[in-house]
Amino acid sequence: MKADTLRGHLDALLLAVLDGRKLHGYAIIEALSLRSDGALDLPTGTVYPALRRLERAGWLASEWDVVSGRKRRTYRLTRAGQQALAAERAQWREFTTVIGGVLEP
Amino acid sequence: MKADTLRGHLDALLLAVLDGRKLHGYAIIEALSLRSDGALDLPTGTVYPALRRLERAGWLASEWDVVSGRKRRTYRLTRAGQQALAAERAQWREFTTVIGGVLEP
DNA sequence: TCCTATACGTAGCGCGACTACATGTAGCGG
DNA sequence: CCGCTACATGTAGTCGCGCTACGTATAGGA
Repeated sequence: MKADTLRGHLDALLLAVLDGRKLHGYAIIEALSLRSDGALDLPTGTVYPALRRLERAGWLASEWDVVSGRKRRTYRLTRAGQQALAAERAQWREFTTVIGGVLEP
Repeated sequence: MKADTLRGHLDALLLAVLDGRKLHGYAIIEALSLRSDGALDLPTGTVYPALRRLERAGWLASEWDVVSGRKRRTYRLTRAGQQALAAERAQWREFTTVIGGVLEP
């Protein structure tokens, strides 16, 4: 997929993939690739800073855990994150309606 | 609508609104606003440079005409522009499928 | 006469995803 | 046991592009 089309929708993707489960950064990248049939292959330089940004915003919470000698920072949605996800989903629907309405009337 | 979500889709909008008709810049802005029920209100500083960029890319052609003392630069799709529009529409469908698939599985 | 709508355009900013790099462990094949 | 790959996290700097904020100018109505 063309780079940069994601712009403005990355937060929604990250929140959505964490809906109902806890995942660490690397697993988030894999989960997004899986859910999109390989269409989404986000670089770590995109995902990790975004996760920290979402945590600073209060939408995610993280904790360290160690699995077989490897440290992982596991993220989960906060309650505010749940609400943010709902808002992002609503905005996504509006966005597709508006643009789609122009592109294929 | 949140600013910047448009990023990467502006070209598609401009090509789509010129599909099958000739319009000048100001009319393009109005047409987009109309087709989106007012959701799209693009500033001239966004549209005019984009039109020139699309013309440089060979997707649009323009000519000056004067209507009641006002000069207008009227744009129309080139054949390459038609093909580009088809490609943009295909990419839009793929984009919505991918992101939508992640957001609401 | 002044204000609004029409009409085109440029300069510069800022945001956010990207590229490229840095660091380190676990496990496997040879 | 050595090197390679997968796993895992992170930072620094770049760059494209839509936006803000201007500047210019005419037509027409209040």
